[in-house]
Amino acid sequence: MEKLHPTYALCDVNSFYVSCERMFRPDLYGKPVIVLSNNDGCIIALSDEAKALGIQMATPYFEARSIIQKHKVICFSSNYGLYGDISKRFNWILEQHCDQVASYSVDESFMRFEGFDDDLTQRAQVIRSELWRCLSLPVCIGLGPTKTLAKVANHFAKKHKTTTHGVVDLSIPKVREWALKQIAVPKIWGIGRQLSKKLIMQGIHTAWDLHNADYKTLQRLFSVNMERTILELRGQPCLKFSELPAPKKSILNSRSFGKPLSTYSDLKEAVAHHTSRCCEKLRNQSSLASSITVFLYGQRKELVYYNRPSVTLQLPEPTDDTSIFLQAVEQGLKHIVKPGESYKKAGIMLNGIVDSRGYQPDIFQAVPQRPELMQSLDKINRRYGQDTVKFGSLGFAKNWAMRANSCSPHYTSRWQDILKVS
DNA sequence: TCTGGGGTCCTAGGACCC
DNA sequence: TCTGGGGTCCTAGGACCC
Repeated sequence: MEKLHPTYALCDVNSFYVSCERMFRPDLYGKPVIVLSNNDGCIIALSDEAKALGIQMATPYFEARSIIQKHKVICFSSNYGLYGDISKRFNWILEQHCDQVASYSVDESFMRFEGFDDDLTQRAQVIRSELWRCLSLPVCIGLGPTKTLAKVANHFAKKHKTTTHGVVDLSIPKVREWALKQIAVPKIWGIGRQLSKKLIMQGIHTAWDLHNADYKTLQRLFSVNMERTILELRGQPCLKFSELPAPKKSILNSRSFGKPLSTYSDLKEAVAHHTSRCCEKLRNQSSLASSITVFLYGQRKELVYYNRPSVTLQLPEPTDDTSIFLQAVEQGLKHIVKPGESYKKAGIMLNGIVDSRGYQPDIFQAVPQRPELMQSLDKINRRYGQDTVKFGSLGFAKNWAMRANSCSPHYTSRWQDILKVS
């Protein structure tokens, strides 16, 4: 195997949500801390101390409650506003150290080093210490000639944090072979549980086996994605690196309710809220949508079965006007709500998304659009906070609001929550 | 009793067209 | 009785990611 240039890096924040909470609460270092999902349902982030107690990722809160209480584990409801804000700052720092950054998720970003001839392992160490110094974020960095190999490298950097000092480079052939032999197929990026089962039936157990497999055969047996993964493991880049996030092709907003709901007015208020959020996202990316889906989740029956009614409404023309969608949603909801049924979750999805710039409306079908009104609405709400001005149908009862019993202050986005030093 | 939310891409199959 | 071949578009569903 030849030595390849480590063009890509994956930088991932350890226990991101917990690290964000600790940033403003240094007293939490060394203590077990967890962060819960929306509605305080599942555990979605754990500090090392919490992991050491045997608590596992994605466990429902109630299942871990006794161990949490026994060991005085500190719990937070999720504060996505805060995490999103820290995520931006994280990317700003990365941008200072490479030629391109592509944010992959809130807590991890790919970097590209085109034409960097210096020792990238050393550079990665500089990035780590700077993130710690400026944002007190602990990170691990994986380097490799492809994104998939950078992902594998990151996995090792995290697993052997102390011996690797949080940085692993898989462009070195011997290290690559050693690492790929230890990675079981389900751990490879893009290979989940279902595909793993089938690969194992083919006698492919490790990333090294997959690396050596015949990619044409596996392309036929699986899909082009499998072929790409194999080539990426061999050091041949097949995945795009894009700095600018592409506009979304579908926009979704949904929430479980804090308690089951059965009245039409409560459900209407909830879906109106989701509609409003979806339309904001739509206008934010300068798009129009031509169809909207309303869906509900009923109560679970007979352990597994969910009643999941939904309805999709086509508009005569794409729009980004919240009021047009609100009217459609109200019509649609009437068709799917059954009297006497109770529901635990509702959501809205927008589809048929097109770019609003350069869109030619149909002069015969024209839907009345009010771009100035929408622009003013967004401007006011961006400046003074979400829903400062809103449509009446969003209501005020908020019976659908989710549980969030232990949310931390909005340190970075609300004046009254700014940290005070006394 | 209590189990999140928001996306992407790919494929298969049906409808339809010439 | 005999019944082509190729293409496009749309949708549903599956698998994956964090």
